Amino acid sequence: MDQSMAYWLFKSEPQLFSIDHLAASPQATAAWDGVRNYQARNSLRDEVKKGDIILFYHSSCPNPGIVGLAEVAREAYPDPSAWDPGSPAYDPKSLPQKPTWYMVDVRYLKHLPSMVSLSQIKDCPQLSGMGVTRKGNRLSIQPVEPSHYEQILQMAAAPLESIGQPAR
DNA sequence: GCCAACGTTGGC
DNA sequence: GCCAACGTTGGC
Repeated sequence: MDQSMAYWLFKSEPQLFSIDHLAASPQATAAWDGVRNYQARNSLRDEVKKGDIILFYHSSCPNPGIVGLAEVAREAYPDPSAWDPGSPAYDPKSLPQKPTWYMVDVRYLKHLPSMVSLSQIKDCPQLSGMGVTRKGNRLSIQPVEPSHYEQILQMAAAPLESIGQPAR
């Protein structure tokens, strides 16, 4: 495996753009536009690399949590929605000659066998360091430790609900 | 819909 | 540069 491979958690409101929307996109690939936070922008522009793995997180919904995996298909390039007056993410201070905001392309990989909910993440001691467990954290692009990534995958393969249930 | 936790803006 | 006001995020 590529030693430089990194893991990220990307938040999206499923009402606006769910993992199913991504899976249904042409080539299962879409631009991750609309990020308007400088810290998230810095990660997108400077650190998110092609081939990095993305944990797709559904936020602001009845059951928030990690629902699937995606990968970075294209590294940072200017986000044109910043200079589209019709876009909710329009930012008149960002000029095409000197873009303020960047986006990457992401490609759908798969749904997790079962989603790992925020409550499961909070209940898991090994995941106590994850940014998403911190109250008030609004960062929509977050780095994920490899050990946390592995833990998430384990939990997705063996959901809490199945523990203690007879095998079948 | 409520509200806590931020981040941004703008007056001074 | 300080800080109050305001806007946004996002869980509940």
